[in-house]
Amino acid sequence: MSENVIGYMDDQGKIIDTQSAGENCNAAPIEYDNSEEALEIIRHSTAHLMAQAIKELYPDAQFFVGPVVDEGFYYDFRVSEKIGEEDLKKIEKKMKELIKKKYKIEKYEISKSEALEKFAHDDLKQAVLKNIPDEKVSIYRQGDFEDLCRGPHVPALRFLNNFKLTRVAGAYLGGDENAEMLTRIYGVAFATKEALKAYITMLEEAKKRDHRKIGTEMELFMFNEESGAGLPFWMPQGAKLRYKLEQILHRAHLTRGYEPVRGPEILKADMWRTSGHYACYGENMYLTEIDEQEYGIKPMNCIGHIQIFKQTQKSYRDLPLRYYEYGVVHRHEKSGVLHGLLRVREFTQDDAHIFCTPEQIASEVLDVVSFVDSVMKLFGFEYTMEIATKPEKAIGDDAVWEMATRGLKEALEGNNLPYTIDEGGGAFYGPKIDIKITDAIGRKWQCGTIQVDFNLPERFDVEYVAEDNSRKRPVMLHRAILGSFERFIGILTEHYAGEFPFFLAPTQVIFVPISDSHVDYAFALKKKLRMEGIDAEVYDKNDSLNKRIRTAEKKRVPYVVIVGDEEVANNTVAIRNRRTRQQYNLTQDEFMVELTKQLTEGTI
RNA sequence: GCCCAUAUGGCUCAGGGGUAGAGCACUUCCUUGGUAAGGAAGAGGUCGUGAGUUCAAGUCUCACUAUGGGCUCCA
Repeated sequence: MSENVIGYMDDQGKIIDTQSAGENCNAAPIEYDNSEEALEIIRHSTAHLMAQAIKELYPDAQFFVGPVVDEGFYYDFRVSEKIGEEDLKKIEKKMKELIKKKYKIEKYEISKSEALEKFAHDDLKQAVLKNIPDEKVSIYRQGDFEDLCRGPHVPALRFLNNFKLTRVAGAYLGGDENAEMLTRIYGVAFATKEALKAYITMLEEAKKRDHRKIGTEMELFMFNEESGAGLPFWMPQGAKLRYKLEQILHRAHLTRGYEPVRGPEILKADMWRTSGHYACYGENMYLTEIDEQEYGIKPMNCIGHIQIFKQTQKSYRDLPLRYYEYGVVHRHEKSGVLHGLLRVREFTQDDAHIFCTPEQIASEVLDVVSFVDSVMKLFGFEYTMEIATKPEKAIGDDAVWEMATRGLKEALEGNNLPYTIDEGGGAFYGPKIDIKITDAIGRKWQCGTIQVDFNLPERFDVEYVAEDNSRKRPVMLHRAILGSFERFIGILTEHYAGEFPFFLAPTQVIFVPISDSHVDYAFALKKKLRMEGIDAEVYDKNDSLNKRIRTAEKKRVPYVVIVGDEEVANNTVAIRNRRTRQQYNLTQDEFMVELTKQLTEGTI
């Protein structure tokens, strides 16, 4: 057996550790490196090493489970002492001490009943054992530390040199909200020091891109303790950015045959009773009383659109009818889930409801999917689609759910669009396709969504007149492309690290006049750009030229334009293009052409 | 909502039982400079809020609020 082999992979892709493999293993060896298989073994063993260290530092610790996850590993355990971020260093230090003892990691098997007896005084291990169907269970031992575990593990602690404990968290026992909360410590481990270092660098990069940090720096948005949690304020720079995004999307909706509408912010509670929101979503709604009548602030925009549809009699000739609204909604999210712009209590959805016949569902869904695709392409986002099926808390017949879910699957399959299934993840009124995009730190966020709804048309008795003059029930599709402006702008900010493309940038051009005599020229140019709908500023503060160029650059404005004697004399501009990091000179006319071209790049 | 942590001028942060510091930003003045920090002066905080301990509290304790990392839940 080679010194560097830490396990084997069998034909089925199952990892077998050296402890289980025996002397003459024919399976493919797994070398000690940063491959996916090797990291799985290394991380699992590092989790055990961490547990051993915790046990030495906190002798009363009891351990639950310590699996490998995408980003590393964690271990859940119970201790009487409080453990904070400060304590991670202490635990890391103890782990390193343990490595120096050169323990081998040994495995032995006992029967389940023996195990139940062995861990008789450990209710967490009893809980783990209860979930294991096998009659035999394995125990891994390193030094005097033993843990119930199915493996795989590295042969000895000497393979565990490059790790870092990243955070302490609380986690519910078994993921159950009503269960006890255990302490969880997350960590990462790699085969090489370089890989660990690269990972730490990546985390730091991600931190620099954090939209909350950039949002403060660029003065895009703010929160205010006195006003309440999860309620964002848009500062001028952020509002300009948001307005541009709204305009781009507004044009895109019009060209795709959507009609703008707008419903009220609060509606009588009876409306929400009819819709089912009161029963199914009530705990997330803000309710209020006006003139002894109960009202609910809207958490969704569907009801308003339905009322507008019903206002006039509709014909089959009107379908599909697509209503869209930048709908402001309020949802009482739990305080602990709020997160910058990505999870707030008031947000604006780019919401639309398409009223159509069942036969039109497939083509409408496809239209939306293609709309989504062009928006994602505009910003260069990777995304995945997921079909979410009937949840526990739901309204409507199973047969109807079945039909709607099949409709979504057929629309995607018929066009070879890949998707995954989220079992039980649907809205209470219908199944949906969720569009998830990946942010700079690799987190996935649900943004766009397409939902089929047979229930609300029924509940609100929505009808149209069919060809044969009979009354028929339309289907409703709920859909959003961005999801919400708040979340999408948060993700965009991290995606671009604040260096928004020209057509979105809050300030697009900043003029830096070299001295007082060039200020008029700069203001004349600014006015010219403003006439073309371009946000331009003049930076004529009493600071040195270098200082002003530096400050302008740091504002992440796409074009910093210097104007001095030469430019005034020749009607030119000296450009610093922050996106391409180039410097060049253009005539005013050439400059206008370049800017106009960049503006139109935001058309979809 | 739950677990842990944090909360000092606009921003980033230092201080740590005896009545607040730095850098940037801001204001005024000098400087009018050709591509990432010219110089000088000045204003601004009672240390998230409320209780408690103490002769004395940003500094210790508790509660609340907000924020951060997770869990559970979601656009």
